[in-house]
Amino acid sequence: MSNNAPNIRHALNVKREDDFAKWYQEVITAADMAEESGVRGCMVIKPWGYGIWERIQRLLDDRIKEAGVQNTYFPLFIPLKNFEREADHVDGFAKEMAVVTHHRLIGDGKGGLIPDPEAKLEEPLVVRPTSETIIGDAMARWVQSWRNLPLMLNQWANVVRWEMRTRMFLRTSEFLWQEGHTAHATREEAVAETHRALEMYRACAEEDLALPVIAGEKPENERFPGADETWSIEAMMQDGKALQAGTSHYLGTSFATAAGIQFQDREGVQQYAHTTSWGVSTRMIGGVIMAHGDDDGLRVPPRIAPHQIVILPMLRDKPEDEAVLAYCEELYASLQGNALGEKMRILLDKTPGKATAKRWDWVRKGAPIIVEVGPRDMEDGKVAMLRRDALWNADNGKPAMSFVTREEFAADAAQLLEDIQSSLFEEARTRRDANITRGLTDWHDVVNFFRKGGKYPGWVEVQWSKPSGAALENVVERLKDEKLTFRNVPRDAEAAGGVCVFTGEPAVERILVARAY
RNA sequence: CGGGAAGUAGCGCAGCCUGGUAGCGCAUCACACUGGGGGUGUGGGGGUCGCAGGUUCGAAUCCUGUCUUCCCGACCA
Repeated sequence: MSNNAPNIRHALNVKREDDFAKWYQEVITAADMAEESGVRGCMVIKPWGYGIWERIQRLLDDRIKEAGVQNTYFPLFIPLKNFEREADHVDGFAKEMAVVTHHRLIGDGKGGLIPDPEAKLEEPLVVRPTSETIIGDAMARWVQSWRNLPLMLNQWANVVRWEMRTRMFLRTSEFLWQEGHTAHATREEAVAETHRALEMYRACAEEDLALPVIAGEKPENERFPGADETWSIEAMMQDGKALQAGTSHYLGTSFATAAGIQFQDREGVQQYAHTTSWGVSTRMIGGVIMAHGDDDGLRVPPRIAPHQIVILPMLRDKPEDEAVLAYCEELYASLQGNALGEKMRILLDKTPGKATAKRWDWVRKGAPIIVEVGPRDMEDGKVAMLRRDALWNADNGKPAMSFVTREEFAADAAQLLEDIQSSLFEEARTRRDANITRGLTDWHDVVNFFRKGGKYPGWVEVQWSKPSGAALENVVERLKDEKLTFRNVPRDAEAAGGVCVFTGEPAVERILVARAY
């Protein structure tokens, strides 16, 4: 920091480096994405936040359908009994389930309402924390023959998990997600589907959300309750912590056995199906905030931006307003082409208010391109343009406004959006790659690495011997003491060729260690 | 669920200890001035002080309970 560095007046009051958690909350408020609801752990998702979710839904839904998966809808309520059938599964979720026990209220005589004791449900209903068991029931009904397989279903839904500690978008009691559930005749097919879903998530995260991720397999202790294999995509946030942004599970035949998903194979023999499940949630939006946000608010990658270009006419209650508006309408009309493979999403923001004030609202919301048009721009046939991913002029500390002709802007807009999409991705990927440390060979080096400085130093990729059972628990405890977790064994990691940092035994693979959300 | 802190106008906060007309900044509204980029001035509007009890002549303030949020743990597909 030199003394003559220009003083930038940022649009937020909290900087990432000063208080990352507080900054995160302020982005959500300042970008008008969501707010607390008054119900424990539940949030109201406001139009800008929900618009981003709708974009993610749209893009991911296309990818899901492309794979031949069909959308369905299953009930919110699941009979409690369903959870008793798969022991590991219920162990994993029992502590965080919302349960419906009554179906009627009566007055308590003091002006309040209580559940009517007479209206107690014979069998309590659980508000779904995930739908394996109820979709499994349906699959058992729908599958008789190998000809019914594979059966590939998806649903977009809300689920409830009674989390102890919640944070908007990252961990809420109720959240929105999609859950894919598939049944296959063979292990090979089911494992292949598990990998297909994982790869779909990687592509969605990287191409749509501009969120670089590492796809890999979770170690045994991090597996989904009841799963044989759990795979994840892991993203690095700007504080160096990891965020699990999507998971894909190979469930083996245990869920099929519990639900009775059986089929006759070609030889007429009864077999249990091999099932998978995979999901991503509104948590991804938290990942977008923490990967792309800056000290001026959110920066939305163009592909998932509800509005990619916002046009702000500078209206002043003067006679020339009409002409400025007409000039903007013409600009709007000239921007009807495609960008990033879709029709461009343009907003001509005619809401009352000064354009300069509205500009900062859109900066905080993270609209990729903001265009301002005043009477003088109009006279010159130009527009004033701001790129949200390169907001400031480093020389004078002012917004890096560029003035281009209206035609030039219209001609370049699609390319600009593509540039912004890729520059956000590259920026995040460069930061992530610079913060993955490899080559630590001793546990004490790992400990010291994370202890130094107090700030989060990023991730460490180490070699390990992949212990299981009690030996793994021992390793996990050591990690926990340092507030560290295993993230995954990167799919694309180099082969191991050394010793395990935990046990000193010959290493069999490489695994990521990090602090996590 | 354990430890700590907090909840007062849309946002950020003061007032509470020592009970007595509910305040400040930003935002918002009106008017005027201004006009190449977060403008200035003047004047307004908006709060049953999270909720419910209690103490008191009187409660934002004291007491009890409760809900919600944040931080640290535990937990976490």
